Amino acid sequence: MTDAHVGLAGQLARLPQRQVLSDDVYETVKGLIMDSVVEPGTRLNIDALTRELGISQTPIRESLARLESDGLVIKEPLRGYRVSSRLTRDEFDDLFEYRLHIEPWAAGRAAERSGADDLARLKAEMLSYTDVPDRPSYESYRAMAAHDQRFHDLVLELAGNETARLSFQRTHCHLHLFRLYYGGGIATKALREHKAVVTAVRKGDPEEAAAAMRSHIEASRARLRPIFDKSDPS
Amino acid sequence: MTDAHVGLAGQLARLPQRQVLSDDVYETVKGLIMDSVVEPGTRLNIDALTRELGISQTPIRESLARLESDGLVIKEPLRGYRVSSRLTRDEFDDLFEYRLHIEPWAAGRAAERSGADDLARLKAEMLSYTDVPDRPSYESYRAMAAHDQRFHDLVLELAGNETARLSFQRTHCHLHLFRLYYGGGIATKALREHKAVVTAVRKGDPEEAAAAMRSHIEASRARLRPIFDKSDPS
DNA sequence: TCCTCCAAGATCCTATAGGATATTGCGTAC
DNA sequence: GTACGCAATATCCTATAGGATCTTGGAGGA
Repeated sequence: MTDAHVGLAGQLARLPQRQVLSDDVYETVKGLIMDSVVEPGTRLNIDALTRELGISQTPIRESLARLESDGLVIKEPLRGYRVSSRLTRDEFDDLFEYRLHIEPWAAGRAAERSGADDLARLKAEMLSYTDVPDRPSYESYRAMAAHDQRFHDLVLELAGNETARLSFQRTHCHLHLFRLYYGGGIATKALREHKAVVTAVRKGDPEEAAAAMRSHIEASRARLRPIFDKSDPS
Repeated sequence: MTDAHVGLAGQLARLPQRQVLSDDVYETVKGLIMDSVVEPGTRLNIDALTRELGISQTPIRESLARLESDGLVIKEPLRGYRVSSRLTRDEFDDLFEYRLHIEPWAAGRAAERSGADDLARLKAEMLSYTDVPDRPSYESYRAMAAHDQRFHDLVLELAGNETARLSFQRTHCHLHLFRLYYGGGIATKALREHKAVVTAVRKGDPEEAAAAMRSHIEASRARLRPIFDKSDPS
């Protein structure tokens, strides 16, 4: 509401947005964790990071503080930071239970509220990732992961509740799930399920949208759950 | 699960917990914001904070980075930090819509899952704040606010879904609501509504628990909403 | 063989100084 | 009277150095 009057100056000033080292470091370390370059439990040495990145401690400390707030690293006072552990089976179940509670509801809200602009954005997002390569590669996996994250975030945004959206974003669910497993063959199915959600939203049918989203999340859970059954016997 | 085997040494080592300046600063600034000592929009000058608190910049910068991650302050690169604005009417509505979606569900889950230990904890929390003073004071308001926050957090914990609990905590809803309004006369009603939730949880009746929580949140919304109708004409 | 103690090393935490950037006020030109 | 440009100030951002703490390795004694 206040942003509605910023005008041209405000928009130009927003172009460079945030050109601070802290943010670059934040994204860099986040990428390292997401791509499993650093394994869970790895100690993140501040001095080592200053040498490797060629910058001072301050921006690194700020980044790590934010990453801790996100739950991606853990701070042990006077000992240092460690990369937080991967999802346990319990946490995995919790996460999907939470998603099954939030996302179908959000999809239903999106179906009720979406106007022409919103539908256009959905369509654009769907078109942004159409090419499913024959053989799975790391690059295509990352592209699919990014698209999946944007899609689910967009549904939350279209639901029109910023609190719910932020709350969902802060679970960093996609990041945690991507850390879990990196492999091909799931893109095609997920895309088809996404399309079912979009179709329902376009029709403006809340119940169908919610049902489609529920099916998608349950299918996603079923695809990922075997990871635990073969690795974590608890 | 891993913590189950730490033994005495681990527990003793945990006693001092976190004795770092950053955390003290974090709690201090958080308190300043919550108690409306610093108004929304106020610039938080790092240099000034170093002088007032008598410490160096580093812990302050870490605290502010975490507070920004929490959404309590806003960082404007090369300009400084500002205290984020109070809830708008739209954000207020979003927040309560979100709570109405999450908390009754959590109360129902708590009713299904709670064992004797859990019920004892609920009872203890209820007993921790029984005295409603005749005339509302700032102290009693703070006590009631803290109890209210603990109560709702406990319900989320008893629901047995850590993801949902963290996600809910990170809305900082109580903090934002307390910033909104400071006045007496709501404690008695809120306590009575809390008791209704507890009664249903003790009976192990999910639907009654969910209904009681829903009533409580709706009543809470009705108590707070007039603030907007008289101040914010949007 | 095991335990205790001590010292060296590494790491984090804090403090201070210098460079870069944005804001503010004033003077000048139109 | 208004608008533009420039300089001074304040603030943030970065870098480096010193103090405090924890961990690790080995030596001595029971």
